[in-house]
Amino acid sequence: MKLLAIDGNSILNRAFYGIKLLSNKKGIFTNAIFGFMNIYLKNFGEVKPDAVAVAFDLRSPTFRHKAVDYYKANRKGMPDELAQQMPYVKELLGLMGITVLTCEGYEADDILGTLAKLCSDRGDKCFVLTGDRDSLQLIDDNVTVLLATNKETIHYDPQRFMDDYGFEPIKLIDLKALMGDSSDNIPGVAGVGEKTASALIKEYGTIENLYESYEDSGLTKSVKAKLAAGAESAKESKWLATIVRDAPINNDLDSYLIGKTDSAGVSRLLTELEMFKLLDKLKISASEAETAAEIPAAEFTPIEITAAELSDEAISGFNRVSFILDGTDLAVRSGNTVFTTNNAELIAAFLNSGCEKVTVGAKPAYRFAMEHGGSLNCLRDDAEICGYLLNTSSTDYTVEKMCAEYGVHYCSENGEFADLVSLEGLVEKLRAEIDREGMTELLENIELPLTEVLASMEHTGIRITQEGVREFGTYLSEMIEETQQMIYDEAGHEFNIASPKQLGTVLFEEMGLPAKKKTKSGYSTNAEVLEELRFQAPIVDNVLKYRQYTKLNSTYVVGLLDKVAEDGRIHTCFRQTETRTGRISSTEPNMQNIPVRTELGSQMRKFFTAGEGKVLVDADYSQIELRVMAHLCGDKNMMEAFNSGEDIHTSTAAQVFDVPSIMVTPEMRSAAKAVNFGIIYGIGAFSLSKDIGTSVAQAKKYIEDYLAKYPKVNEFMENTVDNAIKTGVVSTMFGRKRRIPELSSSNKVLQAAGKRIAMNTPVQGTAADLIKIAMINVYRRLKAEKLDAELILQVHDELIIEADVSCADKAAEILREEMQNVYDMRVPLAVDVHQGESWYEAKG
DNA sequence: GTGGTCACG
DNA sequence: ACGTACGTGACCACT
Repeated sequence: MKLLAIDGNSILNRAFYGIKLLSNKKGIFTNAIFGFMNIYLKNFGEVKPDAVAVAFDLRSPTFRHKAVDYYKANRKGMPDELAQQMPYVKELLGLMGITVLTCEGYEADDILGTLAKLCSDRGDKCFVLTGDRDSLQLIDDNVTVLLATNKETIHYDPQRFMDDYGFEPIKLIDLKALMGDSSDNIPGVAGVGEKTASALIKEYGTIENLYESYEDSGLTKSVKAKLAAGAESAKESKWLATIVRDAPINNDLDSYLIGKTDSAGVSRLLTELEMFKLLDKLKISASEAETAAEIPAAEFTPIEITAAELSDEAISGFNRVSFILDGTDLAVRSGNTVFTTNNAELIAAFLNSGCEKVTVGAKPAYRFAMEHGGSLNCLRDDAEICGYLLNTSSTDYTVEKMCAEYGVHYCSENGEFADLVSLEGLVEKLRAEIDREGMTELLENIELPLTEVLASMEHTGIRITQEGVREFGTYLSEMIEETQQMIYDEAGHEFNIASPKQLGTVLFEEMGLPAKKKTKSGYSTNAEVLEELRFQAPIVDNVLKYRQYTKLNSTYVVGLLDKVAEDGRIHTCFRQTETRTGRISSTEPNMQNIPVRTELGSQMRKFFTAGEGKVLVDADYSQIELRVMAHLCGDKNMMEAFNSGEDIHTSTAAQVFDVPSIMVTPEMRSAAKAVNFGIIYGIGAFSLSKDIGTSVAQAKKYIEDYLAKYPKVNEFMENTVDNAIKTGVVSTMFGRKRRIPELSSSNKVLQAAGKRIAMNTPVQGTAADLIKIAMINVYRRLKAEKLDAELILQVHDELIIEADVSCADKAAEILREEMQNVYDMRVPLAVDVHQGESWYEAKG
């Protein structure tokens, strides 16, 4: 038989430090569990063992409620976040029919040693999975060690060990006896390190042998002296380094054969941990948890569904239905009948009909309806949007996943209609949660109506003049060619400039420029670093130019041309359930990061144009986030600054530097501007100093002075953070919520990040709420007043309308009114509006 | 798939 | 001793 023996502590440690901290929505950390299972499954698949045993140190926490006590009472090395995860791993292994072993007075590797010996003695194969090189001493003809490193798992058999170390595995003990190991408190022989120790072992084999004959050998005096002085320590160390092989554990190997998996239990646990990928890997469906474990069989009656073809008569009989539109396939559930069709006209008729509708992910349905000249009417609910409001951090909002997450039965027994049949129950549950969280208005008045607006914007799209873009691309290609040649000349050879690795070698090794910063994988070559070096060598400037040209060419010229539709327009996808803060995002292509900050980049915007006889009307909020901050905290000075209509950064500078506004220099204004940004992001002196190029001390003073002048800002931040720490959640003015698990981390860096998130999200999120409301109102007014004008883009604080010239002024007026008056705030919301043939012009 | 870089608010 | 402002998405190199 084959036994897989695992050092649970060691693998869990590797997993924990190898994967960034993850947590479920209850704040339970899961990264180590996840990593452990991945390593386990991978090796299980390779070894295909008959039996598995996972050994833990006895002092690892076994029960969930003890995890915290364990951390407080015991060893310092293990962070709380890891200790908390131990019980889950043990529970999971148990449910999978795998033996978890501990032994009073013995450590995990002693248990492994014992298991290895049991196998070896019987002639059975043992695979020891660990991250700890000490266990390599266990290797023999029957025992292979699978050493998990950060990159890969190395299979160590006697041959491989010999190749790497140059002596037999068992002598690893002697090696450690000489060189010691500080992490295991093994002293070794003072002054003998890895090199000397290794050479001695290769020559003498064991320390016994060494101590018998070293005095007459050809070793140097100093080594002899060290060995003499460390003789006792060496013997003691050898004993310490030896892994026990006779721990009192169950020596019946058959008892470690893999048992039966409790699928329902595994499913329930992994669902609680929100580890759905793992669930997939284990080939257990998320629904098994509910059917088998939580819902008693008697209470659950399967829904018998009758299938039918959709027809006009059927549609006219509908009252309230749920539906799913998947591409051009529609399925509608009314009562216990599921109507299907892929007839476009019928689908359009259904979407247009007056019955109340519920779905998951309504935007494509709106798009479909609009493409057929109609609309989606009477949409009452969207499970995806509900799921997003309840947890903005989730990665996807599928019916199956949400059913598992919210404890709703997922009707997998209904086969291909499982999503549809489960939908109503799910929505009911999600609605109840949303109500409980006070987000009903946010859902009904903002998010649900917004979907139609976004669909319409996508549907209309924005015109792009392809000839212009191509011309620009030709120009860029020439510049790239030219710049590239200059770089090659300066470097003395050709290389891939786009490879940070190769570029780093050229700049910092071949050309000897001073490296400022390092990244995980080498030298940092980002713009900030290069900017500092640009006067030291002309190549640096050329690299910066090369980067600018290639970025523009590949992302914008090539990238955008690739996305032009047959109508000569770009139809981006606005994503409504993507960001943690409530903002919208844009993909394929991203229309929210079209260049504007540099002269060359902003040329791109000249190619986004209004159609024939039309103009673009662009309106953006000025400093909306600072204004939101002023409103939220109610600071008198800050409100006064906005109410006076003066430039806010100048006004801030005047306050902080305590001079009249007319005395504010451009430098002072720019420092004040940086502090204003910092305030919104959750200020830190270090980053501010970097941003404005002062000392950290000076930056700290700016912040202090700022907060002294705007005391309510300070108060608001403190209260927000305190509250967030207590509840684990922050909210926007309109009740949008974001959980912040980082706050319960014991890692200070993460905790600090959590605090900044807590300070920033209410501000960024409220600004997002406001512009969403404005979008809905603008959309409705354009419709109601029958203007030949459409909203086409949103860029966080900016809205763009394409309007017929005949009504452009009216559209501009609507934009201004609806944006300015979106909500009654304690400070005015200022809006800049411009018109132009292109986005470049309309931006003003 | 991940990390580095850079485009935007 | 370490890392260092909030929120995104796309492209490239490299594993």
